Amino acid sequence: MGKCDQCIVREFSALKALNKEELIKLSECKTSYTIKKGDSIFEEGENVNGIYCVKDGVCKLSKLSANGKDQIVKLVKPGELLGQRSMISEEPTNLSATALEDMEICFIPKSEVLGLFDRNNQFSMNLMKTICGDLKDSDDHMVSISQKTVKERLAETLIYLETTFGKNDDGSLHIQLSREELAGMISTATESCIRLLSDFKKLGLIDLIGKKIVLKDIPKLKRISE
Amino acid sequence: MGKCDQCIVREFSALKALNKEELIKLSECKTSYTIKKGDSIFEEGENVNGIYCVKDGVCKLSKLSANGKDQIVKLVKPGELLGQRSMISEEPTNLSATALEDMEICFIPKSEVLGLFDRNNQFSMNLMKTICGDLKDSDDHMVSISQKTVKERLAETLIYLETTFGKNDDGSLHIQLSREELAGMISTATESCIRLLSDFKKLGLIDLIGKKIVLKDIPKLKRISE
DNA sequence: TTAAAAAAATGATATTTGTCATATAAATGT
DNA sequence: ACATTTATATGACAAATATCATTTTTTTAA
Repeated sequence: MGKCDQCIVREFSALKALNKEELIKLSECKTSYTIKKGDSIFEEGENVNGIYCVKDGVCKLSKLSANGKDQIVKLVKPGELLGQRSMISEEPTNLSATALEDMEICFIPKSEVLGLFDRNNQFSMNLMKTICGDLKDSDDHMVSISQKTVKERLAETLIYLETTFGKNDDGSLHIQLSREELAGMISTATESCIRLLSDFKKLGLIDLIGKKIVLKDIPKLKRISE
Repeated sequence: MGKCDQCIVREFSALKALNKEELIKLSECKTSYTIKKGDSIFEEGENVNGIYCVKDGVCKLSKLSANGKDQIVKLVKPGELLGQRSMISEEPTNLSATALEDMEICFIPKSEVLGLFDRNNQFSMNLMKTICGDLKDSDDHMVSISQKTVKERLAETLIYLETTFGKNDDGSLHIQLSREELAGMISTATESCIRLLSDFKKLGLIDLIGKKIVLKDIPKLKRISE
């Protein structure tokens, strides 16, 4: 069992406010999990009785709509927390969390988190700031969906993916999303997404190597995204 | 200057956790404002150095897009707080707040709110829950925009407006929104919104009396909204 | 009260995006 | 290595929605 005080990703989340003593206590009550690519961490409607800390790997937060489409609301990367919203609201989650890569995550039970709330104001404040950041992102995303065209959103999202998750040695986006998932991120039909990727390729903005995507002309993509 | 311990709407917000002593202190540092219909409380990009408590009247939180359309993200009613997101993040707001009716609001400076955070855990927890609720709403709204048709969203929004803000003696929606604002809520063009309202009228689902809207067949509207 | 301005309504049309069908390519399991 | 399944790609077309022009109604202010 890993020790929390030696975990580097801790520094990137609200948990950075914890002192040595709190970290030792945390190590004792947390549970570590390995999640395989494609596996679910929690599903829409479940109760989340604690928060997950992502140590390695990326997952998607998504919501299935009536017509069977999976809308991706957010991607969560190492250092970020998962499930705070539902835990704090004491409501079932409105979102499902699914691993996009093999992951290592730790689960911190609710009682421990609430204890930290009481005793460590900096931790509460950090967590509140994170949630406020999520709220801002969500509102901004909403406006982007309503006001931008699919083409603009695709360009925007491609840049976001490269900026946030980096690229492989061959220059392709490091994060592996199927066309369907990419479509779910930009809120469009899979075919529309594929078609626009083909258009971007014809325009020399990107390259498509198998299912990999290479951004070739970021300035132009930026201009398209507005 | 009104006294906070006698203010009823307090009970509907995170402020319900405050004790008598804290309320007296709050009365001393808060500022009350009267805002006329159409006036702005704060604008996108401004720094909000405290939170506003809405005592009377409704306002919209909206974001102006590049093409000049005003996307309404949320309506805020008496008892709700305003500006927490920006104050906590210590970032300029991403949204503008504009009165839809004459309003009475109180401003509580940041220093006071932060003090309460330190000393009153129940208050922090309440506020955190509110923000988590906003985040859930925002995510749900996002999925609704991506997955539902304009017609479905219009039906949904009309029901929301009647449920949340009630109706006048003549049965019309109490909240006064221009067609443009209603379009901004459901993320569509003003003309599309007007056209669908006409369709709904022809189908006997609603009545249009001047610019007033009367819901006539809520079950059918609900079915349309899915 | 009336002219001017703003908002609502409607028609005609263009654009965007989605759907369905089908082809091709890639991944998977035996 | 091969057949089977799954993902990606593309064409043809349909549906949803936006845009622009114009008319009607309502509001505002001189």
